[in-house]
Amino acid sequence: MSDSVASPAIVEKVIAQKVIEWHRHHGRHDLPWQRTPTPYRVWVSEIMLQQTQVTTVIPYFQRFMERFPDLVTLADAPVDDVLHLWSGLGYYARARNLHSAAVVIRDEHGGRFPEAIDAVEALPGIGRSTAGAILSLALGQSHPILDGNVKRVLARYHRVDGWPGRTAVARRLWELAEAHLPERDARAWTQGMMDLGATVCTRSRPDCEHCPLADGCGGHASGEPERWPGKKPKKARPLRKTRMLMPVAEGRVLLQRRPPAGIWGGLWAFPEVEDSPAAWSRTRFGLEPEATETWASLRHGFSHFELEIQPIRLDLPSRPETVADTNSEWFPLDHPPEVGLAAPVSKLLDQLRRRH
DNA sequence: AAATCGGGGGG
DNA sequence: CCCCCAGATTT
Repeated sequence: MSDSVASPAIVEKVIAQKVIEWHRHHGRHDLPWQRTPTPYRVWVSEIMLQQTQVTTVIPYFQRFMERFPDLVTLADAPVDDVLHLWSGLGYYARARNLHSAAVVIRDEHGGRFPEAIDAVEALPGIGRSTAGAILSLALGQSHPILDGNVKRVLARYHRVDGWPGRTAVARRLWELAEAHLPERDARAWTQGMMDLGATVCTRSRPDCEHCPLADGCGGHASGEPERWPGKKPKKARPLRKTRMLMPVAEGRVLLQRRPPAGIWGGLWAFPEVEDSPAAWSRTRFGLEPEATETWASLRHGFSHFELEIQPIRLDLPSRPETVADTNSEWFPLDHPPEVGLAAPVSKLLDQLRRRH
């Protein structure tokens, strides 16, 4: 953070003027929701645009408007119809919120989209930024917005350090969004900032040569505009530990099919055990193990956690019947079984084969 | 494979 | 306050 919000208002106005002027010449003006920008149409487009880019949204938006031309039609429709037209867009909770907000507007606002920012923000699925976008784009009211594009422009221009997901950083960006907000031309300002972030001040390789704000932009001056906004700190993944038993008998190894959902769903893996290998063997087979051998542990990374696997080889004197358990099977050790195997399981099978 | 997007919900 | 999530696209 190098600038101060307290800089003279006149400076902020200059920036707004530049963006508004840029928007006249380089912004988008003919998107379907821009031609008749009612609050209802702008609302639907904004929700769709939160998750999908413009070219994909257009056909969805048009089908949506044909089926639900106005707010009350949407409110009266079964939510399943709404979800049907949403299918392919993902984030179905947003479609549900859209529908339930339409019901609220029908029942509590007489079917007219509310025009007070507080009332708009109170609707399900609409937060401060979306409320500001709807009222400025549809009605020309001056409200700040702070979507991903605007965050990027402001964070770079003012070199606002830190990840915008942090409350303090978001608060600072909102302050800046308020400070830059012009009293007039709210539509051009809002649309211009979004377009600037989407087409010029892009996440990677921003086109500063064609940016109306390059002069005065702290990020551009630094030569490394991509340093802002700060990235989400990637949290160290928690370490989970498990013990895998590798039961071996008569040249075969026992694998179990994992449940269909969850980690390694439907793949084959070694049994994971809590109690001692010998106790497991006695409970499961009524057999005393011939030998157990604890191997060096190995790690496997998942998106949400890291798994430390403690492999334990368990030799049995003979191969027990695996009665009434179609989810476990003794596979010959001399070649890899032709079933889906979790990566660390294949690795362990290779080692087992080599050391057999 | 990882980062991203705005709002909602829970700790 | 912070963390996590939904899901598909982009890098």
